[in-house]
Amino acid sequence: MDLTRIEAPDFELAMTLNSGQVFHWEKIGDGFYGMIGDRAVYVEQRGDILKVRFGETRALPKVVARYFALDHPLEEICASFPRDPVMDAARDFCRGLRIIRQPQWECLATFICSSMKQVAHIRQISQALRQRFGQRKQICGGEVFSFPSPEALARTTEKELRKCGLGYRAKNLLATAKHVASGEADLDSWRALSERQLRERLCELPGVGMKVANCVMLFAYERIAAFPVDVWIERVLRESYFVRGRKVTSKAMAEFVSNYFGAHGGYAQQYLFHHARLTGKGKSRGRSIDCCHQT
DNA sequence: CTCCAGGGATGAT
DNA sequence: ATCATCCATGGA
Repeated sequence: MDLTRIEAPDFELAMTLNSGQVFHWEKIGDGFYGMIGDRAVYVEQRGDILKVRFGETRALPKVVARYFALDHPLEEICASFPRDPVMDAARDFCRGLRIIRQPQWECLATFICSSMKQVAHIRQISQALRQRFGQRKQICGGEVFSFPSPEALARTTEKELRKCGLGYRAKNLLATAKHVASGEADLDSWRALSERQLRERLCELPGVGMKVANCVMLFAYERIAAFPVDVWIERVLRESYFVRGRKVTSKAMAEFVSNYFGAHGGYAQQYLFHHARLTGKGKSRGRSIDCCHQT
């Protein structure tokens, strides 16, 4: 095949695609099949080189490099993480993991579906939504489906959405799709908002609370200070950064992480999340770091 | 079989 | 302002 070569130093494709930020890339043979926006893509990694193809045409290196955030100064970002045993281990484990620049609606809709779901099941829901309501495209002998537009989902019913395994999340996804499709919620214009304003707007949408809002900010709005706290991260924080057995309010946790992990906290969070999920089930018995206010 | 998952909305303190 | 409870579903 005629694949476009793209320089991608300090990047791990497989780890990035399997770290729970995107849920639609499928590994077949040497590479991954998926979509970047509405473009069908095949991508494989050979050392520091990505080999890419877009549908039946050559890949646009600029689009690929932007999606995978190859311009992020990963060295600097990792160097800005706090030094402690848990963060050091995560930093070492996740070398080359980057925060992808996702399309806003795709990211928002997917994370509305993510509540109380394992990563494997979110992948299944994403795939079901794409197959049922998206557009089918060919790529390198395989087929992939685009993520359905807000309009496409706004046209359906809660009953139809439930067929994708959404359960009680169907109502929220449908309601938010309608808000976005009507233009009442203008996701693109929200780029200009401050971090606080953006979080407020997102949390007004049905099915979006603090955690999902922070995920969307981090993965779709380049707000790399945003620090989503899910069950895995909460476990890591409780077991390694707070006094064990002491009750910790979500407010105290939010205050701690914004002070301790700093301007690139979202990256630190993603490294901690991926490391915890793939290694210890977050149940490491290491000593607590106790570097926070222990109120 | 049971347990639990990248939580959010709601109503009671 | 915090807290408990319920919400569907399927992988492990």
